[in-house]
Amino acid sequence: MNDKKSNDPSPAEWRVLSLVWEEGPYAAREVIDALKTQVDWSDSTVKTLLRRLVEKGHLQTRKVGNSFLYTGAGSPMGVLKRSGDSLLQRASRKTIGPLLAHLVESSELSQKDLDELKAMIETMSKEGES
Amino acid sequence: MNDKKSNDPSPAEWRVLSLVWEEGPYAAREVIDALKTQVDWSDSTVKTLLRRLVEKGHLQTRKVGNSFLYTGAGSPMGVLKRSGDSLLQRASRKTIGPLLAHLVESSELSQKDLDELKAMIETMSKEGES
DNA sequence: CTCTTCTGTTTACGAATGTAGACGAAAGAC
DNA sequence: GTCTTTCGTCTACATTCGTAAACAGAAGAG
Repeated sequence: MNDKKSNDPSPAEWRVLSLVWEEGPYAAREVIDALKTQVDWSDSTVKTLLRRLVEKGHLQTRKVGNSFLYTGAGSPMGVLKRSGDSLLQRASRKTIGPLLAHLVESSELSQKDLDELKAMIETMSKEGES
Repeated sequence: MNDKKSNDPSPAEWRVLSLVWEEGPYAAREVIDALKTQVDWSDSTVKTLLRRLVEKGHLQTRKVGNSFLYTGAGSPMGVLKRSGDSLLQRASRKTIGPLLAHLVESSELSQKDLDELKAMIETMSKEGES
C-alpha cells in the first residue's frame, strides 16, 4: 500500500524541508537553531513543522539516543517538479514564454547549467522542424 | 493609498482566474459553465471563488444589467512572476538547473519563445565571462 | 539521588481554503 | 400582474496552515 497521497509541503514547511535536504541529517535542535538566523519562529513552531513533514512523508526519522535525526525522504526533484508543473499550468500560451525567460534570468544559473540549458533548447528547436 | 496587500490566489482560485484572463470578460454564469467542463464544482463554489478573487484584487467587476462582468485586474505577469520566484526560492544551487531544464522541456514553448530564450542565455553567458 | 534541561507529544486557536446550501431581490415568461 | 428562473450575498463547516504554549518523560549536572 503505497502512501501516494502526495501532500505537498506548505510554504512554511518548505523552509524546514530545504534546510534538511541541503544540510543533511539534522536533529530537531539543529534545525531550530539554523532557522533562528533566518526567521523568528519559536521552537515549538519548528517542531510542529518537522512533525507535519514527517506525516506528509517528506522527512524520515532515525532514533539516535533520546532524539531523532531528520533526513529527507524521497528526492527533492520530485517535489520540485510537481511545484514547477503546477506553476506552468497557471501560465497561458501567451505568458509562458516570458515567464520562463523571467525564471531563467533571475535564477543565477551556473555557466554549466546555462550551457546545458542552451544545448537542450537547440535540440528542441531541431526536433520542432518539420 | 495603493492596496498592495498582494494576496496571491489559491490553487482553486487560479483556475477561475486564468480562465477569465484568457477568455476575457465573462459573466459569472459563463465562468461557471466554462468550468463545468473541467471540474466538478457547484455554482456556489465558483461564485465564492469569484468573490474572493475580487476581494484580493485580481478581478474587477463592471455592472451590466442585473449581473456583473468579471475582468482581470492588473497584469497576469505580475502574479505569475511572484509564483515563479517563490518556486525558485525552494530550489537549491544544485537543483535549480535541472528544475529549469524540466520546466523548459515540459512547457511546449513556441519556436519564437525558444529562440528568444536561447538568445537570452547566450547574452547571459557572455556577461558572465570575466 | 535530586534538580535542571532537553526532547518529543499533545492541545490550541485564529486565518485561509475548498466546497456549498439558503435566501432575498431582480428579471423574464406568459 | 403572478410564477419561475437567475443573480449576487450571506452563512456554514470541515480541513489545512501558521504559530505556539503546556506537559510528561528522559538525560545530564553535581
